[in-house]
Amino acid sequence: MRFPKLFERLATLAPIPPEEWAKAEAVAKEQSLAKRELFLRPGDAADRFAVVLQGVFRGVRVSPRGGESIKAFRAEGELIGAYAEMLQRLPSMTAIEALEPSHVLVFQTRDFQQLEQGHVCWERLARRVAEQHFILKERREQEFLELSAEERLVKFWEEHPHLKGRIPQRDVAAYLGITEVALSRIMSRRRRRAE
Amino acid sequence: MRFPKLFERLATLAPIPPEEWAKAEAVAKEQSLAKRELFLRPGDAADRFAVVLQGVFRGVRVSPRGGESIKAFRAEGELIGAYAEMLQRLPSMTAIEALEPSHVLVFQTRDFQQLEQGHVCWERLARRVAEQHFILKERREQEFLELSAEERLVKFWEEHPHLKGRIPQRDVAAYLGITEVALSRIMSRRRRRAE
DNA sequence: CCTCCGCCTTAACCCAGGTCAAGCCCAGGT
DNA sequence: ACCTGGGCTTGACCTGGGTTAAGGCGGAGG
Repeated sequence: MRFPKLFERLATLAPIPPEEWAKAEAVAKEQSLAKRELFLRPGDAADRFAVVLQGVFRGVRVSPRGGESIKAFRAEGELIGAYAEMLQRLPSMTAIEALEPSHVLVFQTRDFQQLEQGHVCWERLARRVAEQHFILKERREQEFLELSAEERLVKFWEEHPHLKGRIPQRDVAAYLGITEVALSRIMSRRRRRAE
Repeated sequence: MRFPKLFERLATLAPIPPEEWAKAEAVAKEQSLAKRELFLRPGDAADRFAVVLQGVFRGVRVSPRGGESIKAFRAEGELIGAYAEMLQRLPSMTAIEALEPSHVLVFQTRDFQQLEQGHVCWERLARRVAEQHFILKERREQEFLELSAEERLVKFWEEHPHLKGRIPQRDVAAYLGITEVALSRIMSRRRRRAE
């Protein structure tokens, strides 16, 4: 077993027999990415996803009208991929970019579908993954509906302490739905209030 | 078969053998709700969900700090329930309220879990449902990140034309994340620009 | 018929955050 | 040591939307 920690983590979502896990490891390929390198670029077919073994990624949506907003950050143990587009069999509208030199374990969706045919555990896992993703997005919706930018910022750092120092401010701003400038102002306001 | 149209709709998400559908119909119970009646109130156990046969519902989140925001509207053929709380086995933080005299088909989550034990089609259906819900929430996230309130309004009516005339403005505002007053202003501005 | 109530609009004022434009600081490259 | 550029901050000014409060209006009940 090449990735025992990953296996353990997935097993908490759905029980996976070791022999099924062996099949998964057999089809997965490791990939290394340099800082700023893209795992997926907009327009690509959304036919692969990966688990982050090492590093941090940002999922960037480049809107038709130029601006870029950030859908999520993903670090060790988390999944990267254009999930919504994959489900809808659309080309990716998302860029997924390494913010550090990173290392991931890549699966082709075809291969994963093969696994699903072979054993129900994969169907169950896929369900859990969909449910967890849903919960995250709903939480975020909630935050946009009832919190100010400042409150969202505080919550962001509470929920992602492991990202501290690994992602540029401008990206945090783009994740919160505000500009770099507004974020800087909010931070200085808090600093002022703090002392 | 009591609900052939519903069966057909679900079958587009995942193939369901008719004998499994019969079991589902056997455990489901019909319920009627008056206008303003709650299908679920905050604090209730999230142990049931329903399909809307007739009517419209709003999912309201009452925040600790008093304000209420609207997570979704649901009309004929759609599911109502505190989905995220159900998945996390938390008490509901959401009120689900009929905006018209309505009629729904109720399932206990226990009963549904029974069905899952009996046949994989239900697991697959649950997965599809989770995925569809995810896609909706991600779309909404996108809208908060890159659209103004006015743009969100336009999109809302494009995507929910069947709700026209069935929901009060104030609820549309709460869904868009703005106040009744702001919504009114936006609408008059557009009217002015239009002529 | 009138009144009350729920729903919507309008107006006046305020504040958070956007935009544009300077600047600053620091790390890297020469 | 010098430039360069990327990332952050700051200031001046503008604007969308919040807040409060005052009507308008149509429908249900007296």
